[in-house]
Parts: sequence; structure tokens; C-alpha cells
Amino acid sequence: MAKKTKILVVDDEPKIRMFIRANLEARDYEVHLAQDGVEAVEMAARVMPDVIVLDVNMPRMDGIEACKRIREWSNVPIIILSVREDEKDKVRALNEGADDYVTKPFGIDELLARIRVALRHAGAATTTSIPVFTAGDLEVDLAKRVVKLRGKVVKLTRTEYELLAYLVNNHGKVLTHRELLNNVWGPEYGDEAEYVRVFVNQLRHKIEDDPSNPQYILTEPRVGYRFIKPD
Amino acid sequence: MAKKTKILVVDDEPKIRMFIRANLEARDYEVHLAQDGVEAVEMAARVMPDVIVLDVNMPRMDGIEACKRIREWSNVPIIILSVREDEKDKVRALNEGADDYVTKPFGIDELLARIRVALRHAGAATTTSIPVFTAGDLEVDLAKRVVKLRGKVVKLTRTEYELLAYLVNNHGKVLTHRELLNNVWGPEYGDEAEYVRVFVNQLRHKIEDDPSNPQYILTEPRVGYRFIKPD
DNA sequence: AAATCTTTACAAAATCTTTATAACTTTTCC
DNA sequence: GGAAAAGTTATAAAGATTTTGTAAAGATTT
Repeated sequence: MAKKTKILVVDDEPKIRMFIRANLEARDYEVHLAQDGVEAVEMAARVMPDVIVLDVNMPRMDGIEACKRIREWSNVPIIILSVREDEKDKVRALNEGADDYVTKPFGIDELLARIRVALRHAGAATTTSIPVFTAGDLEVDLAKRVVKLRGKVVKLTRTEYELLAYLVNNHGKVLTHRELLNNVWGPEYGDEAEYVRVFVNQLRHKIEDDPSNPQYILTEPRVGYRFIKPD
Repeated sequence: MAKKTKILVVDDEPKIRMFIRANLEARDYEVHLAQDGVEAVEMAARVMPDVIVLDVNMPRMDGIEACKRIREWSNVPIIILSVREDEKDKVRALNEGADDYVTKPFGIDELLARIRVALRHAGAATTTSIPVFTAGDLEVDLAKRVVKLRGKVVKLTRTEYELLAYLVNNHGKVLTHRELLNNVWGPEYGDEAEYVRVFVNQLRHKIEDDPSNPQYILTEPRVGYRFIKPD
């Protein structure tokens, strides 16, 4: 469900490409491959990766040049790979906008760790997108797991919160009893719709002004429930 | 005149300290020196450097531990220096919050280039947070690792402090038992939630006026705990 | 020896589950 | 069309279960 982190791996040697790919996919990254600088620049623009791992020595266009081109319009973290230990090359790559420089032969664990560092850097900047859902007087902070009504914290039990979070994450959509049971309670609960009923009722008493005239959690008779932003 | 960029250089070998200092000052950086981990943590809090260059092998407290301590309250870029080429060490350092890892002997130009990269990253999101957290009558000095209640020092054990520091660094957020165990005790503790229970209880007896009616560390039944600033 | 961490046990508290009934909708049948 | 029947949904509350608070004993480290 959550979007995977995309990594673009660029190397002209198929063996290395496949080796890195296998290791990244095992960690559940979405891997894209390119085999030279020209392809790399093109793919960077098209797939918008979260990190780029870029070999230096390649035909058509080398890694440093590709790095420079990508930097003209993007600041995606770029990790340069090279067989050359030469300091001059490192300095040049880092000055051209590379974020890291790893010399071959490299340990895959080190590369993975450096990718995590790169993602940490990028993540810190983009975490400004606050995952707080708002509807009317209601606020659901999905990161902090806190719900507020007119600024006041509403005390919810675990199941109540999880039900609300699921409703809110699918606001506007009609959710069947079965779907709610599956996702909040678990597949082993089959279709004991009474749970949903009882907990929707409890939730309404905690977040609705008039629980028998709900404005957030609406009943869809014979189907299920639906969360809406009132207006 | 523009304020100079501050760099904290930490190494127990005077020769290396002086060498790096000379090169940095030639580039017009403001250099601060420390010779072990304890000094490093203390100076990091006092001078608030823009980058820290940290040797691994040092007396009193090693670089990785110092890095970890600083990360408890700051996200200043940290570049680790080490004579060890071992991949395990690199991965550990990078996982503990280091941003880069350079092996000795290093070329000064490479180090300078990596410092520039670190500054480039930090430039985007300068997080100059005060290393003292306050909530009600409680004061947690994250740099000195000292806790005070109404001005009086509260004596906490290591684990108690680390639990409180983690709670405080995530105040307002509900932290699951597992999350607390992972981050305070370590991933190898699985989900033995009894630890959390026992230590939260001990903490409450030390920092709460009425431990059975906590105002700082709240229980989120079946989920975990949450630290709040009382108002 | 002193301090700290780990483990245990049990009462108290909170939540989840189940049940029963009332209120409401839709369908069936006259 | 309208009343009774059947099926849903809302609601409250009792019962069962799980989790938490707590203190203290045992094990380990300093």
C-alpha cells in the first residue's frame, strides 16, 4: 500500500547491476536500472528516484557528467561508485554535486548504510508534509496517534483509534463491514459486523456533537460506513 | 561581517588536530578543538558547530558513543574519521547517526570536500534546537544528561534517563511498547513489554508529584506511553 | 557492598466481547 | 396504500479477558 522508495542504479557492468538490484529488492526498495550516463539522466527525470547510485566509468557519458546534468534540475541524493581511489576524482565528484563517493570493491552493507543516510537527509526535508488530517472541528494526527476535537485531546482506545484512522484514511469512500473488520480487527474475524456497530457507536459518542445525528461517520445502510468532511 | 562557519574537530592526536585546524582555518572556517568524546559532547552543546569531525579511537569516550550522545538532541552533520577500514564499523557508525565515514590516512582535500557536502545538506534545514527541554516543573538537559525537578537534580539511572530522553524527544507522540524497547533497550529485546512497564513506574516515582496520577508520562492502554507538556 | 537491571506475582484498571432491547427501514401481503 | 413482518442499526450495559501498576525478590554489574 505505502509507496516504495525508488532507487536508480546505474552501471555498465551487468553483474554489478544485478548484484545491487538483488540486495536492494530484498530490502523492499523499488529498483530501476540504467547502463550509461545518457540513460541515467533520462531515467532520473522520468522515474524521479529517491536516491541514485551512479558508477563513474561508463560508455557514452560518464558518471560525473551525468551527476552534473541531473544537478541542473534536481537535488536527489547521488552516490558515486568508482574503482578509482584517487582523491582528485573524489573531490571532483563531490564538488559536482555528488553526496557520497564509494570506492569499489565495496561491501554491500556499507552501500546500503550510505543509501539509508542519503534517504535520511532527503527525508528530513520532506517530513515537513505534516500527516495531520482535518475535517471540520476534528483533527487526526496520524504520526502522533492523537485525535483532537476543537483543540482538545479526545481519549480513544486502541481499537477506536484504529477504526477512526482507517475511516479517515479512506474518507469519502464507502467501507463495507467486512472491509472494516478485515483491516481493523483482522481477517480472522470473518464478518461479525456487531463489532463494527458497537465501536462506531462508541466513536460517535466521543467525536460527534450529536451522536444520533452524525456529521463525520455516516451510515450506509446494508453496506457499511463512510467518513466525510462536513461542509 | 558574516558569521563564520563553525567546525568542531575531535581527535586525541595533537598532530592530526593541528593539521586539520590549519587547513580549515586557511579556508576561513572557525575551528574548535576537543580531544575526547566527553569533551566533544560538551563542546557540541556549547558552541553549536555547523559540522563535527569526529575520530573514532579516543580515550574516555569513543567517537561512535559521542555521536550517539550528540544525536540525542542535535542533528548537526557528523563526519567520522577512523583508521579502521572494517565494514562493520562503518555500518555501525552510519546507523548511529553519522553522516559520513572517512578512513585514515585521508587526503585533506577529500575531507574538505566532504565537509562542504555536509554543509550543503545542513544548509537546507538548520535545526538549532536548544539542548534543554522543559515541561512544567521538569527540565531535561539533553546535552549534559541532567534532569531537574523544580531546580533540584533528580538522580536517574542510565536506563531511566534514556527512556525519559526518548519520551521527551518525542513528546506529544504516542510511543508503542515495541518502539520504546527498540530505541531504548535495543532491537534484540523483542517485545518484552514488562521492562517498559517497570521503568515507567520507576520514572514516575522520581518525576511525578503523584505517581498514580501522572501528569507527564501518560499511559495509552494497549499501545504504549506518551509524554506531554502539562498546561 | 552498592547500585542497577531483570524477573515475578497479583490486585486493580481498562478494554474488548457478548448480549439484550429499542429504534428505525425495508419488504411482504392484504 | 397501509399494516404487519422481517431485517438492520443504535444503544447501553453486563461479563470476560487482557493489560497495567506495583512492590519486592533474585541476578548481575560496578
